[in-house]
Amino acid sequence: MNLKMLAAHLGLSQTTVSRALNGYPEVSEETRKRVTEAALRLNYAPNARAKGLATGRAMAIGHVIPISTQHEIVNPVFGDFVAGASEAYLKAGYDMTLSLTGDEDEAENYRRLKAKGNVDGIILHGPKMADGRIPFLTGLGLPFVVHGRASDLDQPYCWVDMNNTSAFHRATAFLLDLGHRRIALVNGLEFMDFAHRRRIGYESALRERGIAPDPVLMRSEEMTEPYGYRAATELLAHPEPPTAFLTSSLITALGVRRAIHEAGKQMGRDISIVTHDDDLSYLSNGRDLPIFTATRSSVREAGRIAAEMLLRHIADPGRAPETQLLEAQLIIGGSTGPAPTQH
Amino acid sequence: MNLKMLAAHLGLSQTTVSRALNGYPEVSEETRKRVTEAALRLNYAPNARAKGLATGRAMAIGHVIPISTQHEIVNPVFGDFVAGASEAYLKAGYDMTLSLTGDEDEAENYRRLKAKGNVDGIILHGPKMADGRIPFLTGLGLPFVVHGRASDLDQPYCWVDMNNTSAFHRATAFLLDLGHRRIALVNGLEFMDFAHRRRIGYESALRERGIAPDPVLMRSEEMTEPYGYRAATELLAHPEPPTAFLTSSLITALGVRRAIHEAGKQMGRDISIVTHDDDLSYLSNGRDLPIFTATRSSVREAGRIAAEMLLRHIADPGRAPETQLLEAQLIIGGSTGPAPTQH
DNA sequence: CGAGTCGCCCAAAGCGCTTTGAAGATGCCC
DNA sequence: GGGCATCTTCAAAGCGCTTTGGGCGACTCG
Repeated sequence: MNLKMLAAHLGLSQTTVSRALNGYPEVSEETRKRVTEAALRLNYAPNARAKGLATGRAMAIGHVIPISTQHEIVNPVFGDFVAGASEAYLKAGYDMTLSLTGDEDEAENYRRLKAKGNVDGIILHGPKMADGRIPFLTGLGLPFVVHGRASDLDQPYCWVDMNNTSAFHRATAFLLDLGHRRIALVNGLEFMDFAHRRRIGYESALRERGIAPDPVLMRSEEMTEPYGYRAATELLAHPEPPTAFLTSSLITALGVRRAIHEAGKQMGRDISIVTHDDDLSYLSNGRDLPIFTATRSSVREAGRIAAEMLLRHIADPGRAPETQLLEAQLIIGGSTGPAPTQH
Repeated sequence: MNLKMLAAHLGLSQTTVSRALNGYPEVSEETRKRVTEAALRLNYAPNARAKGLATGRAMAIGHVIPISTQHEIVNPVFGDFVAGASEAYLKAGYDMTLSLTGDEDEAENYRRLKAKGNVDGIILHGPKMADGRIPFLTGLGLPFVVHGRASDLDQPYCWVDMNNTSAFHRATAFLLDLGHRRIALVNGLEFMDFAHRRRIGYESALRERGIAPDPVLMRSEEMTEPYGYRAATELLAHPEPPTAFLTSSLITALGVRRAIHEAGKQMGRDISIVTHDDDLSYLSNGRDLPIFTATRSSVREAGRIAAEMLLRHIADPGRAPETQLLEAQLIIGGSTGPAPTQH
């Protein structure tokens, strides 16, 4: 069933049918009704490719997901982000296309994406500190929004980010207030922008209280459970072990918790943990009684906001770059307590 | 830069340029070379929409992800599955488009997907026991592959599935061999096909040893950490508590472990756990020294296999439905041990 | 009552590609 | 040298839609 057939069926021209379906005013309400009803009945839906060709708009957004080539790890955050974004796309009638790429032939990838013309804009995930993709995309003239930022870049561009620095600053200050002085940072890979910013927040909070950050207490790796376990096990075996851990993800925090248990300590009494919590749907930290004290920021909401921002910029290409900084909530759970008094 | 411009630039017709680029034999090697080089230099890439219109193939696969409407949970398995599938798509030059949908207007959704014509085939996720989508899609005539199966359906269709029944049968038998008699099943939602099959495997293993499955020991919910914690806490407080847990996901197992610790028991000595492990990249159970004894099956590989199967069926639509059953490995980790002797 | 206005509808061009049917150029044979 | 096959290239139609530039009645107004 296509436009031509539908028009023939109704005894109307393609023009009229097309206009009726797309809400143009040049068609009487009566015919519009007749047309829409027939379309529904014969379940006609316009061919997206043909429509795209004719209008020049693809009605689709591309998400480019980097797969860290070393470890081939898919960011667990991604499912929820995409779920949030798709709420916005659904409302606006946009589709979503995915490209998982390693970081090899980046530039060529994006150029192709544009030339092929099946997306009107893209969302960039996992920016590094000086991410070359951003200037490249700016030059390409394809609207884009970054989930995260790139610290080392000056030029303006659209982004949606969580305030990583302030979140980790507050988390660190919170632990300091509880009397902790040896606070370990079990961070993500620090060439990733978010992880870098988290360290900045952590260090600045320490310095404000006159504590020099101790390199021994700082780890940086891909955020897995075994990493948290390993890091915590090693740190707890140190002659001057930390009394608190600050971790970059709930998953890593679970590893740290395991190490604490195994060391015969109790979480929240002997050793405290504060983690960042992306509020993933399947990895809940508990709504009313959170397991971990955490800086919480919904990545799903970030997805929705980023998608809406991108759609705005596609609709109005002249628009000035827009940015949005989301603040994380500090949520008190059972994993923190006053630093044990040394005796 | 489009075909017309490129052809003009080269002083050739569009026909010749198109043929040169698509490897048709009617063009001399010399011109082909001239054309491909110019295309590369001017970074020309054919417009995918126009190409699709002309060829009738979209060169894209749709993934339809159900979002469980009650809890709005995105299946954590999904990122890895998609990563595996995209390996296959990348090789074959296919794109991937995503639709996240609730389960409301399913049929309409699929019909639209086909009418819009921007996918050549689809992959179905999360089948229920009697999944109406499968007969519907068969009727639609759009090639599809199901990740999982629908027990209550007889008709033939393409699927890739893990052998859930045999995996949970083996896991249960393994615990029985260790002397456990009270084995709890902390399962996923049992209207989902995979969870149903897992229970079948669990129950049959018990019956084979003359043990009647005890409804008290069986739970079925969305597989989150807090669910595992809650279920285990309650079960451990029972007058006749289980000595072993069988859980449907690593995440749930983490919750169970937390409950065990909190009850002052030791995992692997007082209480055993066997879990299913989808081998997610970010949630590793440990390669060499697995934390949990687990039935392991890589969901990423399942994604690759499903994608390859779908591509075969798109290339050759007459092909008979194909199925593939993957066997999980039983991997021994530190979470299991002989049942504590009652005294 | 004729000119102008408005409401409704249509034919046809064009989006960028593939593909069919045909034509010009070249080389071979008799 | 004419006929024929072979190689290489081309013009044009068509994929399914939108959109431009009218056209045709019916209605209003002076």
